[in-house]
Amino acid sequence: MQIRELTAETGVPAKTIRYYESIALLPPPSRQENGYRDYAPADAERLKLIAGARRLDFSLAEIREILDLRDHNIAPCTVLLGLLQGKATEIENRIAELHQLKARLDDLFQLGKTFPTDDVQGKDCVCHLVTVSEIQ
Amino acid sequence: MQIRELTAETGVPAKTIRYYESIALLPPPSRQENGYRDYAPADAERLKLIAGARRLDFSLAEIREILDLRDHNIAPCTVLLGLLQGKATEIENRIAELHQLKARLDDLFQLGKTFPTDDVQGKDCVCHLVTVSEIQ
DNA sequence: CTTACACCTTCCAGTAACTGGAATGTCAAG
DNA sequence: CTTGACATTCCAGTTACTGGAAGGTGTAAG
Repeated sequence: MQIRELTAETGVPAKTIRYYESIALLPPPSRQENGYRDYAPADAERLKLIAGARRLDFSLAEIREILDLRDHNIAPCTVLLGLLQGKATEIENRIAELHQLKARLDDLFQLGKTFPTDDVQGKDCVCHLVTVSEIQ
Repeated sequence: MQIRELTAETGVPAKTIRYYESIALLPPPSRQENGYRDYAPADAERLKLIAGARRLDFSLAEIREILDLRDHNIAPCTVLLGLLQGKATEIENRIAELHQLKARLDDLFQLGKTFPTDDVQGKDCVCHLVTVSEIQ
């Protein structure tokens, strides 16, 4: 299986696949006579796990932990469940942060509209608001 | 005004202030006789605008645009209002994405709990779910 | 036979926004 | 005189790729 077939099967760009190999997330595949990479089905499985976990916003470091467990024949399920839960909490916090941020942006925008738009030094316009961040 | 006073006034670490100078976001300040940086009040104002905009999640590239306008005596307010609005939309989209992601994580977690936790190859456990990402 | 085109290879460099650390210098206090 | 908290510069590392150059391979058409 050549690299482009792996790309077709997983949606992961060839460049990224080589990168994963370079950081040892994927094992070096065997080579064809012409030197082209030749992947086994197991490589596709491994890459699919990586891609799936990436889609769930896991870092490569976290993914490496999971894979290391599997490589040592330890079932990573328990660990993975914990990671899923932790990640969900993380995302929740991030959402809350972004909600606050959006509220600030909206307030600033509304307030800024009422200000003159020709104040270069920004003492009396939205720039000033940004500067001092009056709105928390 | 020494760098630590600027840090105290703005909350921006000295390291970051020097970094901003190195990428020309801040002008090189004058120096004291001993070579220490000596900041003027205008530098503090500029840095406050940068820090405020960073808190609103603007990139340094966007901030640079705003500052460039100001440096050419063009009032950046109109542009800034547009940026505020654009950023609010961006954040909104990001929130929606994160909501979806969180739903996926929660579903995966619930489903994963019902699975055995000793399946090394992951054919029948949460790992497999992650692999194929059956849950969209 | 040559030429075009789509692949493949390697390696180097760049992105964003800092942060850590080393090596060294300065200043005030005890 | 030494300790400690500052300051300076410069180099390197972080994350997860991505772009591009320079070159090799395989297949099909003209």
